[in-house]
Amino acid sequence: MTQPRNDEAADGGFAKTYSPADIETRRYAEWEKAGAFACNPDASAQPYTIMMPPPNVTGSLHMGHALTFTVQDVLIRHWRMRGRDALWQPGTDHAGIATQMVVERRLAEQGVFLDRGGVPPKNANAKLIGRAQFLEEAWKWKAESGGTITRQLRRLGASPDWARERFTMDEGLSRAVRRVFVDLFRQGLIYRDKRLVNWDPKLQTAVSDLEVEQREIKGNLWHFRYPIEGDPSRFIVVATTRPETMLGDTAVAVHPDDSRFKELVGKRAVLPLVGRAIPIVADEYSDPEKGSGAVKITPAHDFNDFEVGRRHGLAMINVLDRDARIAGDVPEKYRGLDRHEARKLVVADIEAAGLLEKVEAHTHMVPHGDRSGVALEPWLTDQWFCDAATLARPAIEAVENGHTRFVPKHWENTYYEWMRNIQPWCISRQLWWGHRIPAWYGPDGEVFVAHDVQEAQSAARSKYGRDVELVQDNDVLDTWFSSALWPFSTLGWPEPTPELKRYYPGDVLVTGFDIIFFWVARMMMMGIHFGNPGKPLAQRVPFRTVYIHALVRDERGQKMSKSKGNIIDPLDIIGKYGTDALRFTLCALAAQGRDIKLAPARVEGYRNFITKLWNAARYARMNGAAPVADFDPTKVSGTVNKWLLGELARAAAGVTAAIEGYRFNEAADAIYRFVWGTFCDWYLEFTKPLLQQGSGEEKSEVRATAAYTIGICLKLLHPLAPYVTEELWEVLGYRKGDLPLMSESWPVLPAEIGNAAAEEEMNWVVDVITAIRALRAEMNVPQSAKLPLYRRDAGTVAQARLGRHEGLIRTLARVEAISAEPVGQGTKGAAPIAVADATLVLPLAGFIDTAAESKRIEKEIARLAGDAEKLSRKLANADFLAKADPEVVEEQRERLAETDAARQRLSASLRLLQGL
RNA sequence: GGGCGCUUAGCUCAGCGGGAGAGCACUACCUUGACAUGGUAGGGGUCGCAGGUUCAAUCCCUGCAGCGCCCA
Repeated sequence: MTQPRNDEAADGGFAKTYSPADIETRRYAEWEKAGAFACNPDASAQPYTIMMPPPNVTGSLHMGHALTFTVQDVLIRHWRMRGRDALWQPGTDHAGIATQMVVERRLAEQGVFLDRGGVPPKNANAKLIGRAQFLEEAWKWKAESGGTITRQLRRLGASPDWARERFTMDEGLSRAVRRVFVDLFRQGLIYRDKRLVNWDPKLQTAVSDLEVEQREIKGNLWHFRYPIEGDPSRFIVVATTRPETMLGDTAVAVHPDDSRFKELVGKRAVLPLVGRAIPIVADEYSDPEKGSGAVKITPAHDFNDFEVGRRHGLAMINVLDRDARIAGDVPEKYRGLDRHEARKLVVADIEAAGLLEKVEAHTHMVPHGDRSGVALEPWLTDQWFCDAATLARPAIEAVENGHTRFVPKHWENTYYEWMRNIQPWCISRQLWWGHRIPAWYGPDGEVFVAHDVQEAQSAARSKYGRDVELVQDNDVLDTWFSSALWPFSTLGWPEPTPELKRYYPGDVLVTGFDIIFFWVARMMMMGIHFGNPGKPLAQRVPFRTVYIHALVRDERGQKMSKSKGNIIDPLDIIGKYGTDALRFTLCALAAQGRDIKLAPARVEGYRNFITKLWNAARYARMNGAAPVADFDPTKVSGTVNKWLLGELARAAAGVTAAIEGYRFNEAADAIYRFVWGTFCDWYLEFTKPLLQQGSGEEKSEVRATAAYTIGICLKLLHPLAPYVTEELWEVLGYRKGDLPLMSESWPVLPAEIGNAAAEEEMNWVVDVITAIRALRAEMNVPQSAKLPLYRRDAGTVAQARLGRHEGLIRTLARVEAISAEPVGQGTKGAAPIAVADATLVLPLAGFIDTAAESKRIEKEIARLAGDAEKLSRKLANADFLAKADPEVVEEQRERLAETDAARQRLSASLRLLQGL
């Protein structure tokens, strides 16, 4: 299996730095070829399921994807290693609007346009095509370009079960869509209705409330005088931001308590330019503080006005067509003008008629289509609606009862808020790309909803008593309608497949808070209704946990966007620093409840960590560390080894608990600290003297311990940084047969590992070395100068420790020998260091500046005195002694004793130094 | 206007009822046989403000201020 690589013997077959580019493609291909990502429906293991929220088929990988898929991959790799039968279900959704836009644009470049009614193309040579031909083009595009995002997911190292990849318009998933539509229709939960919808005049379709973006627009507030019927000398002044819609006004509303208009209520106004008499009604919707206090009511073109119209039984006059041009029952001169031209003309005509009271500059929110970017029109059309409120009820209950829980928990509020105020869901779209609505109309307009045309025809036959020609509804369903079925449609529903039985409900859904409404809410509704009929609610929910992660922003906290030009492309980052560095960075920054501010410098920092690991492994191998098959970490005898293994066990437990709790930053932090801060900074340094001068047994125990530790670290780090760990796993000889690291089991360390005494001892050694180094640095002792180290009034514990670790203290602190302080000499120019149970003395005559050194010691004494005072005060407090935990009291006592002892030793040393 | 969150070192952020932490940046020294994508040491914080609870508050509670996001 091992392939020849750079074989400079001096560095053990390792390059000095890890080169991700060389390794990632090869490793990924190996995994995929080995079938390592596949779930195993026949296994006896407990399943672990993540339904990948399918990315948009037109999409390409952005930083948000990188985060969400990294998190999912960390979870799936972790639980796979924990022995669960892991299914990460991948796929893409057909993205109705986005795909239609992409394909339309491509066709338009060749002068081809869709024949969908509306404004004909200006280009005289334009070729018009119909639905069938368009769909052919769209599928062609999908075949060519629809795989971009899944290819990019592979670069990210994602390990979903690719063999089970699905697309929302696959035959099976389409069958599920038709089945759900028919069932809900028959249950009365889907119906056809004429209501106001958000109409996108550019895309020529209705869009959902969630696809509406409110943008602040600088406009005007026009004040128009509407004459009072029968008294042309009197006017009521209305203020509007949308003059052109006045052609469809059917009332003027004033607030019922507004005394200015009291006696006008019940009278009628004459609509200028049109001549229609419209009632003046009292309605609390009108805000006396805003504009003129009177507001024109256009029920067919405004959501609020629609409600007012409903309350007062007003007519709804539609004055716009599908292109947002003026149409219908309006004066001839305005007909056919687009809404912007119409606005200018209406204002001009009102002014000419002397009815323009005033114009004020006014900034307000205008709804725009998030895809098309144009202002949307509330427009009255026939659409299909889903009774979301009914479906939401059990979905709310499922979260209230804890069958599905949110992490972090506070997102439940957002979910409730949305679900409890949910509006009828407009599910029809006036597009060609998508699931065509399975409804057929008879000659009299009677609708037959059926799984297919044959079924519709047979229903029609029983109604009409003969065969009639049926016409299928032209609309398609909202993409989210099919995405909502993803947790079960991908498993073969409505067939009772073994997969459905085994993998539904899923364990966790991972997504960003911005799509709680899109994904979570809709999957919950549909999952509960269809996913596991007849079972208790706890088994009908599509997933048991919803993990909501942060948004990735730029380093200044701005949302990344093309227009701001602040996009950090994950593929660029991967190219520069490697996939592992990017993944590790995203995990390290993924603290719950906070957005991620990403800067390339952060990635660079964590790339350095990957390099550090690489070099530690390289060094270990150069020193003969190799995995020992029967190594028992509870049986080591060396104190350093005991200490290291104890720290390792702690790190392993930390990483495990962090991933279980979705605290990915803590997992990253725990492994980072251990590898760099403990293993590299201390253990590898501690053991250098042992490897050079130790006994054969000492050497082999160090080698075995190091190899064992690296092996555990590779496993712990694998979910976060899969490539470098997989590479090292094989190169260092951990691999058994053909089994890749990703298929290995998660490390569980024996409870007896490590040792409190070893820990205390090594921490003491660390203190000694650090103190000597600090003193040397402060006194500007050259690196090359080797000094003796004397012990003064050392207790037996300290003496024993110094004896055991003399070699490594000498190496790491650069001292040449450790001995008792010679009597009667060296007091002058000798710098004392207080550690537990001893004063150590560094003879710095020649380097030392007595005044400076006195100052240093005095400063240290003062610091200790401050600490001691605080502790004494606390311990003198009767309430503290009576009420605090006895362990806490004891701990404070010990600290005070240590502090006092150190202070006394330093004071004594200071007197010696000053020759007192 | 309603809701949620945030405010800790120059920056980005952990932490959390009992000794203020990390990474980056900064300063000084160091190419010592793993690693300069490195090592060693160092400077730097009234933990937003004001009250309260408590033996003890950066941490819990209340109010205020500022910032951000979502919804209207």
